[in-house]
Amino acid sequence: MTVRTRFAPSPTGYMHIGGMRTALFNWLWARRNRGVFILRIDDTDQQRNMDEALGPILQAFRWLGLDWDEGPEVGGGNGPYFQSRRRPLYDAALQRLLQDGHAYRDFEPAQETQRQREAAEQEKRVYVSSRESLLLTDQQIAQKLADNTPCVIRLKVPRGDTVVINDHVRGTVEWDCSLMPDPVIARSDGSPLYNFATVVDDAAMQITHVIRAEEHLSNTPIQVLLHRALGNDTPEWAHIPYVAAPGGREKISKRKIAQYRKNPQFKRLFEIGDTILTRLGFDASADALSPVMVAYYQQTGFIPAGVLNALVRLGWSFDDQTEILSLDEMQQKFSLDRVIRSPAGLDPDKLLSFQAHWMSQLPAPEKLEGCLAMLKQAGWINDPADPAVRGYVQQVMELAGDRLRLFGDIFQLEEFFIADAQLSRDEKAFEKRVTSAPEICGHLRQLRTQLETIPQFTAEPLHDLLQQFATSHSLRPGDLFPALRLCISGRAQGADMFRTLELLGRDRVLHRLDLALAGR
RNA sequence: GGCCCCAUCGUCUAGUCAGGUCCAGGACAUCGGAUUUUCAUUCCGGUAACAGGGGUUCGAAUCCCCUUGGGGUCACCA
Repeated sequence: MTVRTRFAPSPTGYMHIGGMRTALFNWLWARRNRGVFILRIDDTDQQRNMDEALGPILQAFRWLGLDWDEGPEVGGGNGPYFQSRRRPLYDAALQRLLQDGHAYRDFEPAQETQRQREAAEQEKRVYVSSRESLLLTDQQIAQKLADNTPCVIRLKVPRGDTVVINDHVRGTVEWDCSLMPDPVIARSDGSPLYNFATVVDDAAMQITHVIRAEEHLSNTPIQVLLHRALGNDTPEWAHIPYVAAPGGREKISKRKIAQYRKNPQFKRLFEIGDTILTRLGFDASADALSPVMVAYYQQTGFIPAGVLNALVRLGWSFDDQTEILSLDEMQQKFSLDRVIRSPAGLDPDKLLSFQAHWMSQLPAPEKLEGCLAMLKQAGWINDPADPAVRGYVQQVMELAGDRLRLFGDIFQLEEFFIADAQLSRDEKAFEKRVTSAPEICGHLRQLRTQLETIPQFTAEPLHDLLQQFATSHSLRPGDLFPALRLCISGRAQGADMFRTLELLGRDRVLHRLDLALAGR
């Protein structure tokens, strides 16, 4: 039997990192089994602008390279793939349930139900539905319907039963039906509720494996009951642990972003976002661009392989050694029975380390395009197609080497892109090594005249010149070099200084030296 | 509170189903050292965990029970 999995987001306008991990596991399981992966949009509650709400979700999938076999834009034989357009299917299923006596119209006012629920809670007794509407005769029901008395439709839970599932990750889990209230499956306006629509769709789309986060575990007995009532085969279940916030066990949530900013482990990502996103002209404080959302990683210049690698290792491992996995390797190695049961905190440090690894594996041309796009967006370059610009950026990139973990890291090399006078400066270090070191300043002035006349302004001769200069003036390189670097780049350390000088070129170097020695 | 789930280094995890080869392995982070004018990289090395208590057993991280702790969920949301 063909494996068919689905990911069913509700279109909220952003793609949650935890949801992405769930989607990845679904995708992986389908691919691993040469099955089908379906994207279905769970928009049973009323919709606003669908393009705006769905766009970021599809974009996240595309960015990470996860395709879908059926769903929005690609269609498929089990459409439509928007629940808002599947109403006739739900209506029909509802009629069957009503006719078979598996569901009933509940005319009890919501306040009354609420009252009973609270009363039960106060008396510390299990609340189950009163089912008073079940006592109504057909004639009374007809009358109420004719009077337009509002009613919801509830599933009639078989109270003597037990629901047992064999979950791929949790093993056997069971629930006693006598403890369950009858769940509402359709609102008083006739529209279906999540639990119901999901079951109808999962059956219609022949989903074989429902892989979702653990928070849905408590929905499972209702869905199993619904499948039974509808006469469906129940799919197999795999409730994977949810993704927790760094260092904790709490489900990562967009509502807690303010608190995450203070989280010592999470802070790093926020700081990266603050500098890079601001440079790009985004509002770095926007929820949609926080590290809780996939868009953050795309916009700051993470590469898909790094993010994917970090996500797949959250709650899953192949063995006791394998850490680095390409999407291709994941496809071959993923299995549900190696998914762990306890929640896994997103680990920013490890994510960054995966990121660094995959960046180092990225072919130079792709790396260049990534940096070019960043620089263009920030307005640091004008024409990314200009061969001279490309050549220059290429050299800066090579000089940066593995300091470049994200494309956004290119902004740390601002000395190559920012006008001399606008360069920011590490004032503390500058003060210590230049301003309050008059003899070094004197040396730098002498050095300046030599730099002015050196025939070839390239790394090799510059290296020789500087070494010689240091020796002949009995200066320690450790005193001279950082001072020089501070003058030309604003910082005391960085990539190879001689190459930096060469790339900057004589004019800029001299000009910056002048500015620095003049006190600004 | 009811129901359900979970519990190994700071973090992500291997080992748990089929008890011994585990005085617990790997990775990230961290600390030391080597290389590097600096920073980064790379390479070596170190610190660091079975929540607690009872059983069962010749033997328990692994099986059972209890306690504690953490979490999820309890809508005419998804």
